[in-house]
Amino acid sequence: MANNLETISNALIFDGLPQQQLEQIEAVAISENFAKNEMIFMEQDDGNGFYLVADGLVKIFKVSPSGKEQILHIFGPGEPFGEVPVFSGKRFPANSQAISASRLLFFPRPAFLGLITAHPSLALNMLAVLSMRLRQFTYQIENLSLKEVPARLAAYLLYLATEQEREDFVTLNISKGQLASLLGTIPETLSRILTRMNKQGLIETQDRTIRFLNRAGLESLSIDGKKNELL
Amino acid sequence: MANNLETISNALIFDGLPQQQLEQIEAVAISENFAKNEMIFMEQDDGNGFYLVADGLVKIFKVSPSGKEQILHIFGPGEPFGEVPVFSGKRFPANSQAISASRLLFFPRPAFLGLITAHPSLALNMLAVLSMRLRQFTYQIENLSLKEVPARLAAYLLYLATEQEREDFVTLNISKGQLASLLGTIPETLSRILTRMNKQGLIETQDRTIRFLNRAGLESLSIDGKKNELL
DNA sequence: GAAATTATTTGACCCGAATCAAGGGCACGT
DNA sequence: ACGTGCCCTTGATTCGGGTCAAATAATTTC
Repeated sequence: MANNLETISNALIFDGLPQQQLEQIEAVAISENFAKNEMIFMEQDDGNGFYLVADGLVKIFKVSPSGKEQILHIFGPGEPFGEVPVFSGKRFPANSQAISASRLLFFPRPAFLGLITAHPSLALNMLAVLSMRLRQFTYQIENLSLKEVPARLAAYLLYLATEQEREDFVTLNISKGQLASLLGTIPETLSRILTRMNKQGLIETQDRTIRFLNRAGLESLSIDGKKNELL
Repeated sequence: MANNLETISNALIFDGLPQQQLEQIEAVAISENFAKNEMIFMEQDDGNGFYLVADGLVKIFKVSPSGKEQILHIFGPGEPFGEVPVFSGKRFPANSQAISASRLLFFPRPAFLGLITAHPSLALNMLAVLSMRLRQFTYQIENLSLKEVPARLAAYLLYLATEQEREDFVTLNISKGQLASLLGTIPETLSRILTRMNKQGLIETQDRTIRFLNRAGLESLSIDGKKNELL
């Protein structure tokens, strides 16, 4: 568990800033602890600052009136979240909850706006963060609207492999139920599809470890939802 | 049709900047014309700058291998687009095409980055623009994942009414087919749902004008997809 | 203004995925 | 060790909405 200055120094959003600025940033950060399943903020709350994950895992999500959940992001150590209200002046557009016990650094809006005005490269870093997030949403919308669940799952597994720098297997860091919610489906459907992909010889599942038995097959599935070969 | 300086002055993204900066901005802007249906950029193109709509209408969209289209945004005069690659350093995550004959102002990346570094309030404006867009994507994902097509349509009509500052009717500025693509469905389905909503007494359609006959019904439909009353 | 596109509507049908309902496996607390 | 939950899986069924096909209406083009 890193201290605040280390956490800040390692975060991409503060990348490239001189030591002195990092210390100024640390000076305005407030450490907060959240228990597993504790809400961090709710949709429509006022956002008077943003967070940086120091330890743990948090999710950003929406819920339908009938109770179905759609996860928008899962953030781990080094990742900032909750910035939208800081710059848009509007309220939080989604909910946030700790998936595991977490420690967060909170940056109050006024102090952070001061830093950003004084340091152009901090503004550029923040612009880069928001741009990357827009990119990601673009892919998420594409997945939800243009791909079926098996294709979304395959794409996610391949993405995870890149993330984890592994060739032939990945380890989920969230439950299957949460994965279903991230993929825009429900646990029953995800379970069925995992079973089917096992039978098809695409993967081999063992708890949270998923081994790739046919990477090319996964890739073609993730792109055009091909359901040719086998079934 | 406004000249470049007027267009820039009226754009929200340059709001609050002093006259002198606006002129500096105008100096780097390049005017470009696009015919109806002409592509502006394609997914995976390098983005060496961003655009501001001077006149016309453009769409940002994704296409599936099977040809289904999902519109992410429709931008009109005064709205910037294509900024993501400028700050993320990655390629365009989606395609852009002129819906009608359009005139755009193009801002080359290096010149714009220079301006933004020199003028913190320009950076803050851009952060606000990207944040608003993230907010909007949040709603779009919610709609796609948690609402059915009728609820999405109702929500869109009510949004349009706000946009157009009207109480009881709206005028579509795009074709029904494009609207279907914006809502994440296909023309056949949209047509059927419009017919059904007419029969239910919710709306009255006449070409591109849609009159609200039961606003409360539309609101409840947009929120929880209620299909109680009538059918 | 007539032909040729392109947009919209309607019908019949099909399929992916959600819902409803159980059952099994594991972890955790007492 | 024994319950009590929670997570995951499996089966039966339903349903929203996409696909395919065709007719009609609205535009555009020469």
